[in-house]
Amino acid sequence: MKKLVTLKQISKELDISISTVSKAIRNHKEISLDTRKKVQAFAKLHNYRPNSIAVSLKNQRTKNIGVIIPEIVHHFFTTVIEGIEKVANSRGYNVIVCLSSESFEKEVVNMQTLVNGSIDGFLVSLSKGTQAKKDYHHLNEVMDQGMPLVMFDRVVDDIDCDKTIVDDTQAAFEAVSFLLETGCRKIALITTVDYVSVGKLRTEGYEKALQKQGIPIEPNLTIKIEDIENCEILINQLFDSQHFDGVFAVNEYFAVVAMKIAQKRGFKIPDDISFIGFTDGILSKCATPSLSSIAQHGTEMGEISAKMLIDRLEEKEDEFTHLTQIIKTTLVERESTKRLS
Amino acid sequence: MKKLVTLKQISKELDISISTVSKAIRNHKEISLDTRKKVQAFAKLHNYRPNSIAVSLKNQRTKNIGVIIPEIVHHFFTTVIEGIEKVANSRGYNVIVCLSSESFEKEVVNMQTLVNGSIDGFLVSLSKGTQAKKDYHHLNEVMDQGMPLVMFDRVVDDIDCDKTIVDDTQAAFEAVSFLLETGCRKIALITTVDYVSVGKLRTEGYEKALQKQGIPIEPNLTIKIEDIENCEILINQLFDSQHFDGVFAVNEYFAVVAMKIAQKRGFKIPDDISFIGFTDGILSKCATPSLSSIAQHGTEMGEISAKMLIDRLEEKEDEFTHLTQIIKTTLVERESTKRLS
DNA sequence: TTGAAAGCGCTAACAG
DNA sequence: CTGTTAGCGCTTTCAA
Repeated sequence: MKKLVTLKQISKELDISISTVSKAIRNHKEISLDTRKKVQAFAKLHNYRPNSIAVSLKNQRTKNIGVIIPEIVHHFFTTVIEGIEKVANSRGYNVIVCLSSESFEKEVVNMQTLVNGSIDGFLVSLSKGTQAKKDYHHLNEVMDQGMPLVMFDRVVDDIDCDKTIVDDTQAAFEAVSFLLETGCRKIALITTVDYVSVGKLRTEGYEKALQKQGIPIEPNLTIKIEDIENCEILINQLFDSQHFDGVFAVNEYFAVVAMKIAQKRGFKIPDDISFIGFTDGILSKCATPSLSSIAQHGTEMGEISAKMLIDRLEEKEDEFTHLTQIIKTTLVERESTKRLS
Repeated sequence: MKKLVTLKQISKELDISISTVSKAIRNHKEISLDTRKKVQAFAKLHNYRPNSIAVSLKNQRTKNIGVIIPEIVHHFFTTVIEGIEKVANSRGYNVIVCLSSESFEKEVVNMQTLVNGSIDGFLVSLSKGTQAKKDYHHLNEVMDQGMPLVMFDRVVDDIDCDKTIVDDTQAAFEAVSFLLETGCRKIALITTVDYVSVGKLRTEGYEKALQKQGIPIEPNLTIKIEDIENCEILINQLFDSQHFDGVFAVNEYFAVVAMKIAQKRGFKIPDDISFIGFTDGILSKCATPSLSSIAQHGTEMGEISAKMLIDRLEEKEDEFTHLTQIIKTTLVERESTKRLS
């Protein structure tokens, strides 16, 4: 068990001053080629690596970025992380992931423990708790301290920072319009409670699409789900009380659950009822029938968010203007919808 | 934009020595109650938080743990991370996640960049690349430096460290035995290439179960998949060339893909063919028919792994004995298998 | 009860 | 070309 070697030890061993060693290792040209060679050889032999904590303290930057997400067991967030990791690593940053578990309190605690020097900047997607409470003081504090913050997906207008989002309203509009084009006339909406930003926006898109075609919005065709656990119950109630020939759901899970219920009740998909979900993940591909779905391109969202953050950290961005990047969505057609003739 | 306040600033502001401030803030009883109150009030007012980098450098411990996983877009690994996060956070640790993307090189680089002071210990699950190469020098180096290492799920015998695994062989044995009990006689196996440790172990369990019932092992009933991308092709070939009444797959994705293909070919599940998968995730629940599956309890694996690591970091564990914790699996029966009468 | 000083490992300005 | 020194923010002797 040989502990990591330090500059001090090398310096003593070779009887060269510590600062000369430091420079020699980094191949500073003001050090003679002789000593450089000697020091580098010794360093390599003993497998010297600069202690990153010391470097962080010295440089006042850690090369770590903090990511706060509501849940990790969501395929969408997973793909976002994948994208973040990819660009962060390629630019020499590590990723510290914290889960808020949809709780306001956990989100605050997580951010507070990271803000004290552990990271150089934040990437955050708000918890439901925070969105319900509308309390953003923790975000403001972080910004006040001059720490860059990029919000993604679940963002909020009240905070002035860089953001990466999908045009949820537009995407929902297109999905519902597609259902209408394929002949659906009564389209049910399975969404979340209103305080979840993306749920609300997608609901708006749904309504716009209907309005555009002059189809009245029937409140009874909409269900707003709070807890994922009891979504089956609510969806069953919807089937009990209403008739419809199309379903638009704000995530793939709701859509797939609804499809299973529909099939159990003897409906043919897509002949009797068509389905479109949001978040194109494995579930959409593997469902039977496979689910037409709006791809949010999470990986891309992660990549862009990380790039925005790191650019700002490295001051490649103007200090005061904040951008909002909008990721294009794609409607992926599969078996759960009729084909446009 | 007010930067974080430091001890030095407080000390200057209050005209008290820096060390007194430090002690006062931590409520050291050797400081008079008066100054303690005063300092603490000032600290709270200015929202003082000790700089964690400085503390890390001083204490030679970071309260960070590094997690290296092959992929994050796998439901199983996601649940493991969830478990790790849960216990890490509750014990005051942050989690730094790195993805090896199944590549040996990335795994090595990731570990090297974290080992230099960023973290106190490692939690790793090997990449396919590493398992194929059988090169574990990076793991040994970490151990040599005295940095605790816990391996989970994809482990290897050659490294002497704490481990958390599932009894893959036994679990596969039970799954296949179950298929046999429900009347299957020709059971196909969809597995990975042999160098993936868990794939190999599950294959062994499959063979044992057949042997126990005196059923000959037919090599043609087994397919070993390397790239997930072309699994459909291989599975289709299997259906083309063989007849069977049961399928055991080493993950839920293979199982679900196989079910879809079977249904397309007109087979009834489970009447004509029964299916069991490994890794009980959303896919198993949402498939049509829902898939009987072996639950690996990833969250629990994450929790236990993190606990082992942190216990060792905090020296609650004997220095030299290494444990291997085995997580019990559960066979979750769903619609893809016949019921035992 | 308070404070000065050393030191964690490193970098960089400045002197020699 | 090399070395001395100071300092990043904090804790911890040890001395006053």
